[in-house]
Amino acid sequence: MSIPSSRIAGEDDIPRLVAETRDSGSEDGETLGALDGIVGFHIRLAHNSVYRHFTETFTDLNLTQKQVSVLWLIEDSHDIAQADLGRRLQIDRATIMAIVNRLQGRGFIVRGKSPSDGRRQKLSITDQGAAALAKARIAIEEHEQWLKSHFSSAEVAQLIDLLRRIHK
Amino acid sequence: MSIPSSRIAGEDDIPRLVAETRDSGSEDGETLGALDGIVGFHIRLAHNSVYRHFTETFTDLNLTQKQVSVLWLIEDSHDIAQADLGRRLQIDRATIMAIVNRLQGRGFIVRGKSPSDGRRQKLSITDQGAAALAKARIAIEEHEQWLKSHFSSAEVAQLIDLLRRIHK
DNA sequence: TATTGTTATACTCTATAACTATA
DNA sequence: TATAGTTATAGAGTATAACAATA
Repeated sequence: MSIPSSRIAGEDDIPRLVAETRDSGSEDGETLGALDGIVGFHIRLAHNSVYRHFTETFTDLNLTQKQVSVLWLIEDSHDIAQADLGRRLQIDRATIMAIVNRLQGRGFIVRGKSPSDGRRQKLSITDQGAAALAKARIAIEEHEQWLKSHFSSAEVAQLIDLLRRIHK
Repeated sequence: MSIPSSRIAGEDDIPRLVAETRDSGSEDGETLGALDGIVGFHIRLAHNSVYRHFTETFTDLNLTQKQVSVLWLIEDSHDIAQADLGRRLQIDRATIMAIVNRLQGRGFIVRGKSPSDGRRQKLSITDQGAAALAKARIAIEEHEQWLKSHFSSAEVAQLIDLLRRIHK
């Protein structure tokens, strides 16, 4: 049920991919051609890099980006319902269900009936979940530091502004 | 083996998610709190929006982002090997294998032995694959149009520049 | 009728590990 | 030793469809 830590982020894999793109003397000219002008392509590559670095950073904690986001939001706004999580994080109901199930299975959150609306369930974080989130926030800080190291603070602000226009 | 078109991109799902974030009168304040300041969070959300729009646009073609990228690169540089694809697109060897298998299974590409290096395989696109790619390019154009509609042309250039720094 | 949670199902992507063949 | 391709395995995310309970 939990994520085996041995399967995540082999340290030799990512460096290898990057290094060989640079200095391997093979017949690979590393050209991307017209693909290089596609915005969506760069978003996908950037997301992929961030995903990999995140996974490396979170090897010990065994938490994914989504799981941390969900945990984070549940702590921030107690008794939030699954449907609310889905809307804020733009995740499908069934997907949220799977994520919440995993977090509940690890004892990080608990479900409870909402007294006012029988359909809804109030989600709340456990002590164990809060402890995991506290560690996660530290790891996120480190991860963000790496991410922001590519930019000036003005550029960080602008990048967020540009990205927000896409998903807002 | 092929992708059932009925399972991709229900037209009512994405609009619902977006619409309800805006005007639903529920107790959901749609606040993201401190999460809103995390760069990685915005990259994930933006990527997700792009992914969904791409999937909608490509419902009929039944091609994913990765599959189009691979097809594109194979046509651009004939006889490219799987390992080269992986390096340029920053995709794991095993993952490339799966993608190439799917494309081959649909008759879009063929594998051939490299005469100079017995380990490598030269991948080439078939007529059927070229036809699919031609349609895909048109769909990509439409998709990019949507994506770029959020920005001025100067902003598009800057966004690409910023993203490239992350994945380069 | 609409919303919420739920389960079943299925597919893509990602990655690890181990193997074979070739260089 | 290193690289390329391959297979097996496994888990996360994504989404559709259908259902029950509630509003």
